[in-house]
Order: sequence, then C-alpha cells, then structure tokens
Amino acid sequence: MKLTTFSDYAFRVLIYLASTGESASLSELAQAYGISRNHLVKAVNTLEKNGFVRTRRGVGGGISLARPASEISLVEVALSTEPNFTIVECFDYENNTCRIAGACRLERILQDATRAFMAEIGKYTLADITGNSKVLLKLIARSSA
Amino acid sequence: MKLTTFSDYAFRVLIYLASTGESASLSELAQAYGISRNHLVKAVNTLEKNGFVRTRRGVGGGISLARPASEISLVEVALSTEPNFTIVECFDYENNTCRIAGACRLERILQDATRAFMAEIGKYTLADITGNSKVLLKLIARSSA
DNA sequence: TCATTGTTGCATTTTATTTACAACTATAGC
DNA sequence: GCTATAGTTGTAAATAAAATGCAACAATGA
Repeated sequence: MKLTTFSDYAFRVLIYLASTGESASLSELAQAYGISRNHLVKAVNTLEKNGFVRTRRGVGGGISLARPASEISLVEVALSTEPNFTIVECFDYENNTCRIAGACRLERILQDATRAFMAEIGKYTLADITGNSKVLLKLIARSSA
Repeated sequence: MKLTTFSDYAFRVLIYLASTGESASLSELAQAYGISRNHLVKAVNTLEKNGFVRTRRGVGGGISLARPASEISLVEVALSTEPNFTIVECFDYENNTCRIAGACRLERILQDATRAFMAEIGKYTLADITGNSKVLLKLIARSSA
C-alpha cells in the first residue's frame, strides 16, 4: 500500500512553497529536491488545476500558493493527486469481478479503514507541516550543493 | 492507494474456508472465484507460512484454516500478505532520497494515518466477516456455473 | 524581439505485479 | 509398490502502471 511518487512530489512542491513563502520556478523545485523535472511538471499542473497553486509564465514567473497554507487541507491534496483509492477490486463497481462483492463484509471494513486514513490526514493543513522551514531549507541547500 | 490483488486473493481464500467450514483444494478455490490458480497458489503459500491455514497434499488433501476464524485478525493477514506499507519514499530509511526527510512533518502524519487504517481493520477477525456464508456461497455457485 | 518560464501531448523506460509453466514432493487408496 | 491426486518451488514471461524524457508550443516581461 503506497501513494504514488506523483502525490509525493505534489506534497514536496507545496511544502517548499510554504516554507520559502515565495514563488519558485519548476527548475528551482526540481533542482532543490534533485528529482525529475518532467514528472514534477505534471504534479504542479495537477496542483494548479485543483486550485492549490498559481502559475505564471515568462520572466519572473513561477509557481506560488494560490491560498494561505492554513487553507490547504492535506486530504484534499491527496484526493486530487492520487489516481484512485481503490483499495480492493470491489471498490470499483464498474470493473469489479469478485463474485462475493455485495455479500462480503470485508469491503465495508476496508472502506472504514480508508476513511480513517483520510480523516487522519484531514486533520492537518499545509500550515501544520511547515513550521521548521529553516531546518528544512537548509537540508535542501546542503544536498543540492 | 491500493492493496495488491495478492492480498485480495488471500482474503478471499480465508473467507471461503471460513464460510464453508471445510477444507478446499486450490483448484476448487480458483474455480469458485474464477481467478488465476497460479497467483492463488502463492497467496495460499504465504497464508500457510504465516500460520493462517494448514495444507495437506495428496488425495483428500487441501487447504483449511489453521485456527478458529475468530482468532485470525484481519490486520495480521494484511501485514503478512502486503509487500510493504511504504506510503511514501521516506518510510523506507534505507532507500530514501527525499532531502527533507527527518525535518518534514508530513511523514509523521502519514504514519499516523497508516496506523489509523491498520487499527480499523485490526478491530475485526475473520469470524466478523463471515456471517452471511450462505448468501456468499450461493453467489459463488451461481457465477461459476 | 528575445530570453525566460510554464503547457501539452506523445513516446519511452522502468518497475511492480500478475500470470504461466514445469519439474518436484507428499499422500492416500488400490 | 503403483498411480492418481494435490500441494511446492523456482523461474520465466506477460501485463499494467508509473515514472521519465523529449519536443514543439504559448505566454510574459524586459
């Protein structure tokens, strides 16, 4: 069970932006974390389409938070970047082939478990995970040097 | 975010065995659910190695529960069949490459969320999800016919 | 007008998972 | 003991999903 690197990257972008409090370019972000610019591009794109960040092209452009960090719920981010939360086949009615779907009680339990997972990360906003920004930025600076 | 089909199959095996209250052969299980015998084999193997089921070769052999359904915790099953619960890269210290690991507060939150997921399925045993066995077996019978 | 910076779509690579295959071992009944 | 049944093991192949790369494009500010 894991989130995609895609979601992971989206979180990293938000954390970086919230930590610096400024806007950043795609190249800066990719270099800061030492990750694929290409993949990052798509994560940022998804963040933009979902209203978490704003982007501006051209000289002096870049990516910045579209709203205060305290108004960006972590669960909303995960829901928008993760392709799906189909824990088991039967969660997807359309494509389910499991013969006991409907009668099986496991489905409900796994749904509750997923909700519990969501509820937990739903307790926090981006602001909650961006307190130690100096330490964090120092870490990034040290590794990219 | 999802569990592997492997884990899914493991659950299906346990549910079947608990529902019939008898032992079943690999072929019977594969046919009942209409799924790949090959993959099922490995799931059963893992279940056996982790003490959830007992297997017997030869004529009249097959697979049966190694302990009462009420003593088989769903979370234990998931933990033994799922390859890992590395929700994000940094959960795996050995291979982590994220530069802010350690200072980043998201890790802790995702760990708590994962624990919440586990705690939820940990509330139940195989016995809890095997009440409506007749309905369930009828469903299987109908589809495999 | 040009350099900068994000956008889009498609192709490729990589990885993980799933499935298949084959040779093997154990067991029960005749 | 022979034979059919049934699980075991290891390896290989196929599939699917995710990650990465690339190239042509569009907007913006100096």
